[in-house]
Amino acid sequence: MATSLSSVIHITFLDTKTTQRRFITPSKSHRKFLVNSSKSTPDTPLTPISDNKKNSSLSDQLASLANTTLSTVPEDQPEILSKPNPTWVNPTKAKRPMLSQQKQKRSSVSYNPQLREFQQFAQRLNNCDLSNEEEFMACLEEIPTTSLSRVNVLLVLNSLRPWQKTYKFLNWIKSKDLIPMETIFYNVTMKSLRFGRQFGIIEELALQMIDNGIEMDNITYSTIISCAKKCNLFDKAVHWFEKMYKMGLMPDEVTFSVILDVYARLGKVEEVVSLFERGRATGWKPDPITFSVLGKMFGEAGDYDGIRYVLQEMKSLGVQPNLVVYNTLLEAMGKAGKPGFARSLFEEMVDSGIAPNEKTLTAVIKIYGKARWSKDALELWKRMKENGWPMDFMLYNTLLSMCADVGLLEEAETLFKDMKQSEYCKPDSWSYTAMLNIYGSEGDVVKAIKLFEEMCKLGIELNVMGCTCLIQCLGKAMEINDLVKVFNIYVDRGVKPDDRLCGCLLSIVSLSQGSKDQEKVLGCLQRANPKLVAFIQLIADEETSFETVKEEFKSIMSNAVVEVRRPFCNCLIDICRNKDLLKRAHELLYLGTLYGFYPTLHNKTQYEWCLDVRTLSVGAALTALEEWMATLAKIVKRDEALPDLLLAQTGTGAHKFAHGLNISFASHLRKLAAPFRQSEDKVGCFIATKEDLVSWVESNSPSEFVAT
DNA sequence: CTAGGGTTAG
Repeated sequence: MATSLSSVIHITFLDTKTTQRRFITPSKSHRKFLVNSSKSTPDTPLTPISDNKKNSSLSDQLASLANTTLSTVPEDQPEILSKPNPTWVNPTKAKRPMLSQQKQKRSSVSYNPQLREFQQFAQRLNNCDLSNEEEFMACLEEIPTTSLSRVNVLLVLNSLRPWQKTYKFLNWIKSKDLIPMETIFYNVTMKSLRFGRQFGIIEELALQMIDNGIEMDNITYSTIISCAKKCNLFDKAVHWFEKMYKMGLMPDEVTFSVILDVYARLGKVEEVVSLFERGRATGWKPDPITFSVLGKMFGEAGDYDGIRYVLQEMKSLGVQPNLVVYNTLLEAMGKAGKPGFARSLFEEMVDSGIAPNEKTLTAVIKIYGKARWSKDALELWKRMKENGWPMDFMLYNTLLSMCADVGLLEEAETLFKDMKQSEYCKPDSWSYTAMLNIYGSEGDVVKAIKLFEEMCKLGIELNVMGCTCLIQCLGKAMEINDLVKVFNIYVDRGVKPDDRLCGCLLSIVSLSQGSKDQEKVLGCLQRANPKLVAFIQLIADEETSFETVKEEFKSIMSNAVVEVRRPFCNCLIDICRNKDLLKRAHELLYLGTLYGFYPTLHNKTQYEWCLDVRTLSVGAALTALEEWMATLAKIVKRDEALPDLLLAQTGTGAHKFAHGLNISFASHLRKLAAPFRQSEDKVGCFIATKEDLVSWVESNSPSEFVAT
């Protein structure tokens, strides 16, 4: 009797509710995924923090599962669902298997030397011009029909490419009716079609098989499903998986891992884990490929607990990770932001005797670069050279990007020179972008411009990130005429400015306050994001009401990607302060806080309140300080509770944007005559006691700087 | 690509 997928999934969820799960359950990671899965995009609606709801609840996720897989309860309902109370499942009862323990065996096809005749025939067909239909058909008629057998047909089907030829040959065999059609003929043809991403034709063939009573086996289904996946037709993939159960066929481990990957790519972590655990509960021992699928999924979700779950499961089942599994898990560790665990996993891999390949090293170098671990990155680089570990183009570029991330100027220049001299790893737009990034952050205008000219001369593709690096470099050096020139070349060449580039221009607008240059930069910004320029004009007009500002602010920020929202807000505050529009600056800080751009600005414990301005621009930090002092003054005056210690943190200025923040902050503290003093053992930390604060309030009239 | 599944860049 057929087991439907619907019932299988249903049972799985009942299991999780009614029985102890016997196998390690990453329920924590589920929850974490639900939080992480609400990745913000430019489309993310902007909601004030107070009524910020969870983007995706568990029931929402389960609802989608119900809609996709529970909707089709078949006529032959398994007994468990026909019982009056189907919500109870006896945990000790043997579980209904949901996948076959045995991988489908292939029929052995022996390729004998007597097949030379057909090899030559296939060769001739392959030499035919694809666009010349008649030539191909004429060639087909020359087939040596006397010795036509299934083995010969298979040989030809396997040798033909591209897919059009395989497909034509299958149809021809079928139409000639010389030999009974077999499953394997379809399977081989489908594989060829999958290379050409021809899902439509594959589906047509599948329906044909059903019509003609040709058995579809696990190889057929896994090919269909993986083709749908390759074509991003995930609904089709799920459809054929369900169909398989309905047809009474149990998936084997290959088909099962394919469908797990389908759900994983849809971000349906719950479903993947449920299917996986259900399979595990019926005695299935997953292989490394399945673990690789799970590892990638948890990496995409940034779910460290999930990755650890994969490692634990492998260990407890005695499955030794292979090279691909390690590569996937290392990549996943990077995405989950765990450089330390990535490092130990990498060492574990090398210790276990598996030699890293290009992908391994690319993943690890990238992680070290992003974590700014220059020591580890350099050490690994040295080991790569000593051990003669393989290098490829992507690894070269990743090393360059790493140099940009950790600030290794000379190493990058050597590497770049090596690439230019190499035969197969010539620098491309990625390599040039990395170099622009380095010169940009070094502030080396001359070298950056020289590189840009070289790119133009060599016809290297220009991209928006390179543009941003150049603009940042020229902006910091206040080379505004060159900046405008470079910007226009990029845009004229079809590069579309993105939010980061706009943020970069916006910060230069704030830096060029009061000079003629500001108009020039605004001109660039006008071309990139006219709404942003209109907003600057709006807030600069003192007549504009707060309500109008709020509305436009919301619209601007909703249209911007999440990563730039705080920088945008910082720059806008700076612009206002430069124009002496203090009230507006406070309004913008208020709005930024309201929409959650400054979640860590205030940290309170019973003993200590801390104002952390480390991610704020100078203007925003000063505005936040004023706001805080006014609030504290109010609290003192109202005689409300205060902690013993008050802290303000600006950081050390090690971050490239935070230069001078602590100096400006200290000077503003003096201007306000605020009672904070620089901490002796912590740079960038300002301290005041409750007593300091109270006596300061009593001897001052702080209302004079309270802007709102 | 010798009938099916997994891994590399802001």
